Amino acid sequence: MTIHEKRLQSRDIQPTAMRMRILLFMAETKSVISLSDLEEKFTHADRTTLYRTLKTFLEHGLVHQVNDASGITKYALCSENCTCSYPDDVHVHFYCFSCEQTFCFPHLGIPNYDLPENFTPSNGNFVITGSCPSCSS
Amino acid sequence: MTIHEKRLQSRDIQPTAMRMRILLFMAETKSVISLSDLEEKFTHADRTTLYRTLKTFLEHGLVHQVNDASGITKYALCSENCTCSYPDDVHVHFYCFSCEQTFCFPHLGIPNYDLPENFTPSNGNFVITGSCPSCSS
DNA sequence: TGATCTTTGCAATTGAGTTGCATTACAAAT
DNA sequence: ATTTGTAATGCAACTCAATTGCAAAGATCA
Ligand SMILES: [Mn+2]
Ligand SMILES: [Mn+2]
Ligand SMILES: [Zn+2]
Ligand SMILES: [Zn+2]
Repeated sequence: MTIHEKRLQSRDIQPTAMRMRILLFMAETKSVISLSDLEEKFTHADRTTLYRTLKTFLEHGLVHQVNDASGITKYALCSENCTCSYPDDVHVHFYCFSCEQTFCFPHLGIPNYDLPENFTPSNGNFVITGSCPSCSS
Repeated sequence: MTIHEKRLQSRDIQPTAMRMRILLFMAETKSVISLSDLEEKFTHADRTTLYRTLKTFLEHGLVHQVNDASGITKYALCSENCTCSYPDDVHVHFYCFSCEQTFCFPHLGIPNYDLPENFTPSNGNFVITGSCPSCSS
């Protein structure tokens, strides 16, 4: 059993061939990807399958979702011990408006905000927009 | 000249009747609204006009944009002296996944993050997701 | 094998966002 | 006041990411 197979099973995800390939791709590229990115990579697979794979990964806490200023939903692999809990497992992301790439900044956590009365937080989406190293020339 | 008329002119926005009405509505409701919200309120006006009004307001710094987990673009009036600069004029927003309302938390600023080399920030979108007072029962 | 459940593929739909273009309103110039 | 130019508005059509229904294929177990 491979490490990726174990990783799926530890999140209660049936390790099908398709899911293994997608997990492998995300682990290799180490980047924040969109459904379209998967479509470009897996030209043989159907869009719906890729879509539902991401959805399954998300629901089982294998990936976290990023809503950046592009309006396109993106996903990144969670760290091994991540439970996607707020605020500890939430971190900052960076969206480059030039190349439209999104980056994970796992070392940049978020403050433990003191919210107004009776607001109960459960998750966070913290995105800084700007120019990435490649585009800052 | 009304205070709202002055507010538009101070941002170099021609104060048309439509724009005045929309600004007035946003000032009255004091909430974060979407294009659809405007459509519901201004049933006589065309969707495109409302869309372009929000776009104009945004481009002239009269409103700021919020990208919450709903995937629907929302807008809120900026404070009088806001220049939408990062990080000083950026604040946290709260999205209730139950009623799908979004709230401004102007008193909750964002940290001055130490970004990795050559990442140049220009804006931020910080959203906490959870349950609002009305929905926390 | 046969029954059942899950996964995948295909097709169609939704809905927010956006654009082109014609029309109207407004404002400056004559 | 009339002309003329520019900006704003309205209408229609389009784009595209996201989503759903349903059928086909694959896996699991009795
Ligand atoms: Mn991340
Ligand atoms: Mn706000
Ligand atoms: Zn870039
Ligand atoms: Zn609520």
